[in-house]
Amino acid sequence: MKLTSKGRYAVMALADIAKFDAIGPVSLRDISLRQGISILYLEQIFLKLKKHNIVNSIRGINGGYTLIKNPENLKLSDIFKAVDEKVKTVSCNKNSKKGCNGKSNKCITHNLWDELEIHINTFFEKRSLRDLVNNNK
Amino acid sequence: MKLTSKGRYAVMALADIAKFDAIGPVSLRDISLRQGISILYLEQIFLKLKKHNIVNSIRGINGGYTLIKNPENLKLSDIFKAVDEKVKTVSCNKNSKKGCNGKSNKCITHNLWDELEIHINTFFEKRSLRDLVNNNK
DNA sequence: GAATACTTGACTAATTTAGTCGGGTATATA
DNA sequence: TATATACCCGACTAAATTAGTCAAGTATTC
Repeated sequence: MKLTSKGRYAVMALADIAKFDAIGPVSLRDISLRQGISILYLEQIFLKLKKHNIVNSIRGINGGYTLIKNPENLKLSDIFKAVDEKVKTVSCNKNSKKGCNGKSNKCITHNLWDELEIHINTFFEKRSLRDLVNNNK
Repeated sequence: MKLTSKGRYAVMALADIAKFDAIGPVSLRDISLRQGISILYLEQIFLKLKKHNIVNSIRGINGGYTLIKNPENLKLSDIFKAVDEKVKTVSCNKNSKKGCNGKSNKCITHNLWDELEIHINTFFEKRSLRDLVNNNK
């Protein structure tokens, strides 16, 4: 079981913005320098964050990104959802005849994975970006 | 984030044994047939389960595997541990100068990942193999 | 002694992930 | 209005991981 860095980076970058956006939009260049994340990779991540209405972008010379919600209303689960970070319940194949097909012939672990997924989601839903930033001050 | 099938297979196979070992040791061949898992892959998994004292093996013509503990004392966390299924807190590199080095310069997500790991482990520690088998009867 | 079933390490193919590249477009400011 | 900055976007690549196979055993029972 593994957590990908895409989700981690997204959280780090947004926390960075939360810290510094009093002055104005925060550029990926700055985030990259402060957090040590490749700027090209950040671009990819922010594309998704923008599509999911987590950040606004401002183009041009003093441009950058700003948070749409304020940090206490931004749940970590929203962030992970935006960058496709999710628990995969792995290969309960709908068309297979033996093993679990996700319907009547439920494999014994099927419910377990479902429960775990809920368990983890709850964890991230209880935490906002503000919680994170505060914890690390 | 992803759960591998190795862990899932291990749980399925052990649950299968729990169901059928009243008669005697359960062979991988039988598990393979009932659960639809490749027998060669099962061999790999059971090597690890044996090394971690979760199953006993009996060779020869009526051989197979038996559980060492009874199902109510076998925690799912033990099973996952045995087959190397674990939450990875990803790349907080001890020697990197920028970003998180796991020591003083903790990245903002570091604690979060630690907490999540504990959260998930707790989930699996609260569940025994018996719980699983019962739920699906 | 033959069949069955566990033992073990090495190998391979497929998938996923992390990260890069190239070529854009928009905008502020000098 | 030129230009530098910074966002936009799709395609690509390399590395790592995972799922699963192969080959060549050894032990045990009937």
